[in-house]
Amino acid sequence: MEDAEPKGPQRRRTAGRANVTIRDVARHAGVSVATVSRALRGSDLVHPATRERVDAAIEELRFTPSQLGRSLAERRHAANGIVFPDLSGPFYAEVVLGYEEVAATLGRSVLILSTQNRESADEMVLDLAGRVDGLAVFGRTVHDDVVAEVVQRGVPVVLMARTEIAGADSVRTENVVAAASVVDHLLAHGHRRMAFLGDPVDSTDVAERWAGFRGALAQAGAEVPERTIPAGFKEDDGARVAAELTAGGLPDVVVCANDELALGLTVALAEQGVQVPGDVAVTGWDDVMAARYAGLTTVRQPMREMGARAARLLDARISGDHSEPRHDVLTTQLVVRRSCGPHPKEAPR
Amino acid sequence: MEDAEPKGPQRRRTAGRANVTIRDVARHAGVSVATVSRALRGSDLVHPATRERVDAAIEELRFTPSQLGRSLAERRHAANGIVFPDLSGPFYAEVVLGYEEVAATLGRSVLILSTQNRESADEMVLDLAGRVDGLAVFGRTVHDDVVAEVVQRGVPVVLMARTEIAGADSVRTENVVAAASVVDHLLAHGHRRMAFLGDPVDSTDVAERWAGFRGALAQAGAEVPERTIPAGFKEDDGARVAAELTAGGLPDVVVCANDELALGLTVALAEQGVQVPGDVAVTGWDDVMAARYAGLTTVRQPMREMGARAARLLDARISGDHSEPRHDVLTTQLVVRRSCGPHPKEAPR
DNA sequence: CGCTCCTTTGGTACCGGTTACATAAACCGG
DNA sequence: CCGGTTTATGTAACCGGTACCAAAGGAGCG
Repeated sequence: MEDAEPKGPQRRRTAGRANVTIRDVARHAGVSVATVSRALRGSDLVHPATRERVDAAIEELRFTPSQLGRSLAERRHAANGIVFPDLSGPFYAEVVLGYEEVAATLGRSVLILSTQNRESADEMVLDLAGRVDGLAVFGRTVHDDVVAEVVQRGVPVVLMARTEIAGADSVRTENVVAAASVVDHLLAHGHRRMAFLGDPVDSTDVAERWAGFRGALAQAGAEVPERTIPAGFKEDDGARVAAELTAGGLPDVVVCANDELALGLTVALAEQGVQVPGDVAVTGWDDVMAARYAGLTTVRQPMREMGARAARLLDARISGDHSEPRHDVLTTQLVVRRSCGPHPKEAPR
Repeated sequence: MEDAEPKGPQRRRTAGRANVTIRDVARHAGVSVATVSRALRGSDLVHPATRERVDAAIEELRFTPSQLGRSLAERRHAANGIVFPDLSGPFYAEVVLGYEEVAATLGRSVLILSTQNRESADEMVLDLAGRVDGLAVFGRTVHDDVVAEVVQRGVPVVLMARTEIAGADSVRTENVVAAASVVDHLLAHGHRRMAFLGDPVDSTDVAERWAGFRGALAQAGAEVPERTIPAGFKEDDGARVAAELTAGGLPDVVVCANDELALGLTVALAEQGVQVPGDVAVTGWDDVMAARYAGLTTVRQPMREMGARAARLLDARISGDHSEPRHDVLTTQLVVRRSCGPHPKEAPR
């Protein structure tokens, strides 16, 4: 009832349309803010008749509760973050999608951060960590100490495709066995001299693929290359090494760290008159959409599932699960297409 | 100084590690919260010596300001949202990336929401609107009245690839002229009987492409199909109509509403022994990565730029720009590859 | 030496919700 | 008709910052 002209300091501000708050609703409905709040949250401690009055007031004033006020009071953001290098490849998009899907189901919004080698990535991740209840971090985005700092602040973290860090869950896909199965398949084709394209230093995944690659070759008694052909993850990176490859004498196969590399390489080779798989076989990794159309032999990873798994792990932590960190490993699958050569059955060894 | 034991109700809460607040820092540094706040925000009204003490306290207590408290006081989220149907195609991923890139540069986080025909999409969008300072909404995600509601609440909205709504900016790509240029190119190939694959009801973009398609055919005096062959936007949708097409007598060309449709169709046709472009030509739209490897003639859209543009428009509105809504149209570009047949020069008309 | 003016700092009322605790009203068996 | 519950509501203290206003201390000046 009291319309006591508020006389405190700090009145207007954004001059814009006044926001209707829970107190306005309370006044309008002739009840206290506590009752409005209870009605809002569906507490059963509100008399039906009162609830009706409150609902009417809410309707009439077109009131929408402020997420900020609510979050501050509840001390939770109801939001998760995810950090990835970029979204230009199809790879991360799938992971993000799986993550978003599960997070949304659990009632959490998703904040994304693409680091795309911004120099300020570290600070941006720390900032993001302050806006969420949990954070998923992809490999090769930020330094370990940044992740450690986030963990230290008490924000649950799940790592994806990245070496483990104390106190954080992780989700990875299997690489060593998969790489070995690629090599075995290529050996069955009769291929012997194999090169590996990619930089193991850049990523845990690549390092493991490289290790599996070497291991399988060694086990088969085949020639094991000393080192990889260094390259990034983009089509351009693949194209760039084509000349070097042809000049240095072609191997039988080039096993690439991902599909984009493989595809870029294949096109660049073709421009130099080198045919795939005729003159050299090529394999990729990820099984992106373009790989299907380019007939690229590759390894399929359950990317969507990886994102979904990460979201669920985070949810558990946020909900108070204090058990030992989990480290999930998802299985991968060899996908044979024509880029590794005609099928052994059809071609004499 | 006064350590007055706080005796109010409501003490502990999440029992977890206590959060250090600005008041702790103030006490520790022997100054007031106002001074700490000023030091935090880099105000020049703080004596260097004082600032040093404050910084030391912050360091010592490992204090991190709460984004929530700050946002509530500043009445801004420092975050933008973006709503899209899904992220599985390469299309939206690019747009989101462009959006995120600009938003991050402007100091805003990005909240994503993928509606993927969830029945609760409307509420989710309204919820999202309460967590951001501005919202970008893609076509075919939520109903017009939901968007209107968001606008009405005072949250700036920019629409992407969607018909205009009062009070909201929009960014689209050019469709009519581009569709006409596709048709003209196909006519130059000697193709006459053309079909259009896609559902104009689903999307403004498709409707415009269909209109441009018909217009160009009519203008050339060629046969204008009565209706489109309805289809969604996925490879499956394209594959599904292959049988129907071959059964009904093949046209010279199938112009598809997007690349995924075109690619799915092409593969399904091949399985039925129908060759592209030998037996029928096919064109797509978007120029996704796979289109390059499949040799698909298509229309390239500046997807990244669309996202970036949307982020900038929003920033202007959030910063208080109250001018008339803007409606940007980005130009597109025909990309000719082999799926529309041998080049006219090489093939007699 | 007294008096402005300027630089720093402190006190405190917000931002918009939630909820512990107190209180009042309604219900109940004896 | 009364003490004891149970149910419904109000009061006010938080959540963790920001910024307005006032005031204290120093410098500069006549």
